[in-house]
Amino acid sequence: MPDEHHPDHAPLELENFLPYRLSILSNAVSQAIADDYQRRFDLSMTEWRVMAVLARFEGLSAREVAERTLMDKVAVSRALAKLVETGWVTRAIHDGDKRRSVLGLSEAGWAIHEVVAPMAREHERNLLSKLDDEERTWLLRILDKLQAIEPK
Amino acid sequence: MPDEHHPDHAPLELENFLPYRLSILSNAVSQAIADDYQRRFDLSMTEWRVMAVLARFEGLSAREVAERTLMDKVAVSRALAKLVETGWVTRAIHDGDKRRSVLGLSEAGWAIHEVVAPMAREHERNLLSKLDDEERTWLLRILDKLQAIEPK
DNA sequence: GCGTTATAGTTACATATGAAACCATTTGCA
DNA sequence: TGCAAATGGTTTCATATGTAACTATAACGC
Repeated sequence: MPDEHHPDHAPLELENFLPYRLSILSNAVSQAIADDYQRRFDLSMTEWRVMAVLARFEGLSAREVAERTLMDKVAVSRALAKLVETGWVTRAIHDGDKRRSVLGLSEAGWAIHEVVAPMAREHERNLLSKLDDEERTWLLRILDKLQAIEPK
Repeated sequence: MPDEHHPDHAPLELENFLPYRLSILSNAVSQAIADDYQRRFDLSMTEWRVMAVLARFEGLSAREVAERTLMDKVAVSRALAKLVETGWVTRAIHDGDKRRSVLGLSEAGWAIHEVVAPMAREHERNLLSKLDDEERTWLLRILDKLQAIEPK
């Protein structure tokens, strides 16, 4: 427990309030990356995330994409509509279940992926380069612990 | 540098991609808090942030609120419109500069603050309780370092 | 088999958000 | 002074996002 004990009703110091700090940092980082591929490919963050999971898992359904990206199904549906439209994602109908779609990256989609994935990694590398080895280790460990809980 | 070196073009593993993890964690945390005061007071996150800085700094102008919350001035303008409307924030005109407003919490605003600030702190405490002392120390240190850079 | 319930996905609507245009006032400077 | 440029703040418009309703298909219980 912290030494200096603020009374609970005292004004909150946003700049020292953990949720706020996380939010600012996270937005800055994600936005910096998104700006990059948005400008170059007119690709939104949700769209990119959909492409990223389809690159790893060929043939997912829309619901499975939603699960893997933690986005809701409406967001996925919209992202897919646009991605299929632009021809970066292919969509077929599952044999044996006509409700399900079977999704994957097209040739063109893979080409985009080949550009964007390295960009994203580069941003991550750049961020991690601000930390030393010890700090990197702790950060991952701390994230593991915090995330083990939150997604109740 | 990590041992296992993924080729840059390999599919991104979202669940191990730092910016994505930050974003998921941050959203989960902020949303949990916001849900709380949203439900009880119909107060949005931006509105609460405005109230929080006004609790600390009496008499700020809208622009200064925007600076302190890192929100853009349109968002602040809208939040203020609602907060003044509901009577939780007072707005006067600066003497000597009729463009500036002079903002502060009203009695009612302070009363809300007295309820919400402890709620927020409680959430933060709860989050930090998942970590031990050593981890907490590292976390703060790491956030300091990462934030020193990003807000270019 | 057949009606009920559940599931995959889309559409509609209402609200939130951001960028740019806009007013009013103030500042800088010839 | 007086006029161009800057600043505080609001409004407008276009886009994004979330919730709920809806369509089509499939699964379940009898």
